[in-house]
Amino acid sequence: MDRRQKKTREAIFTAFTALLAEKSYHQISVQEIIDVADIGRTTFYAHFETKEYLLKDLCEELFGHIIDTAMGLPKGHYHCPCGSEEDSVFLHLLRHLQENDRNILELLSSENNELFLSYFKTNLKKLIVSQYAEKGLLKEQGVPEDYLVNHISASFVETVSWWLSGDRKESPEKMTEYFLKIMHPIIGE
Amino acid sequence: MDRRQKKTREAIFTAFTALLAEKSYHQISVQEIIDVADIGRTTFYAHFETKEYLLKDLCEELFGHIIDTAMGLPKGHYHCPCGSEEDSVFLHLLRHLQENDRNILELLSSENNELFLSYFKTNLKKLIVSQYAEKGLLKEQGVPEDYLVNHISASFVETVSWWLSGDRKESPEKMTEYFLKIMHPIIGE
DNA sequence: TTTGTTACAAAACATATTGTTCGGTTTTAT
DNA sequence: ATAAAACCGAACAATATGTTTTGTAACAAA
Repeated sequence: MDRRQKKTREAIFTAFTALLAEKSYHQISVQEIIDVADIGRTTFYAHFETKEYLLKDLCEELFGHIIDTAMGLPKGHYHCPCGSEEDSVFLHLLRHLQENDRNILELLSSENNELFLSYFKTNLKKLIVSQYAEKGLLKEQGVPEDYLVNHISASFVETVSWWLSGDRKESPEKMTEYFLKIMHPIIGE
Repeated sequence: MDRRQKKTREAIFTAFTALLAEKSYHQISVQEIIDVADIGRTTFYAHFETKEYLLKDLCEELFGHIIDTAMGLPKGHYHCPCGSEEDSVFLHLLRHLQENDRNILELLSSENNELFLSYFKTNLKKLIVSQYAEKGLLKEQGVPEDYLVNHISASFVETVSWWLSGDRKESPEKMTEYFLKIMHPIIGE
């Protein structure tokens, strides 16, 4: 791809992320993004149809990356979702989040968190399906499987949200313990 | 209160609700609300500072009413959150929702559901605190109490959301059964 | 029924944002 | 070197917001 395109796209993402860290999504105008990114108006619209598409692309990049990483973990991490904290995919996710690539934590705790958390949840579902549902671990629990997938994903997202709203005072290990506790006996043995 | 005020306020609420049923919150302009409600521009702004305050007021009316009703249930309904479905406050909530006062179900399943579900959750937390936390039922489970309150509220809201997205094929009784099952052993002995 | 108050209507207003268009320049790849 | 591309900047119409002004109608209380 053209070097210029990459640079421009990156500049827009960076500007957008910076703005999101300080104000709500709906308070950000395209003009502001343009100003911060220091690009021409025409250029912005050449890259993104609207502000919403920009958000969508950003979220896909952010959460897609995190989930994909988790999907490709070494066997030990996901073949045995047995409740032991060290091997849990969830612990891995929390640690990955804590590294805070591209200020993802700032976004998740900003005013806009609902927006990002919902993207997070969407991507997380895929992971849950591949790690649990497709292995038949969610069958015969007396409730529909997709209801469970939704429940697990939503609960983990809520856990992350709770963690962030308390300024991450707890360690990822502690949070994993909490999460596995409330998920028991759905997940684990 | 002045008859005119009440009528105008009602007209705005009705127009807003109707618009919300067919398009996303952010796609609705103040002008549209004004047109549908058939009132003057000045009048709208005399009643609501912005479109967001209108949303807030509407949600408080809707969910405040539902939660308040549940809080004031006869003793049997909340003194024994023991897992039996018939007496569960959750069953009551689902039944109340099903009555669909003021098209609340349309709102909760519309494109904007996230918006409304988050208001729902906020109000629901109060109920959970009064029915469970304040009775010491959430202590000594090995996780922080407010984490549990959040978890229960969020899970119920997700349950409602799942129920609605599947066009309410299941009965409120069935949904209560599902919910209590995934909440076990947190709620119920 | 009169009177003072309050709510409403209509139109105009400044301001801001959006998404597009047009001419012209720089960068890139071949 | 050259053609294609990505870029810039300025201007544009269209739309939305929230305010102001001037006047009318409905109200509640005496």
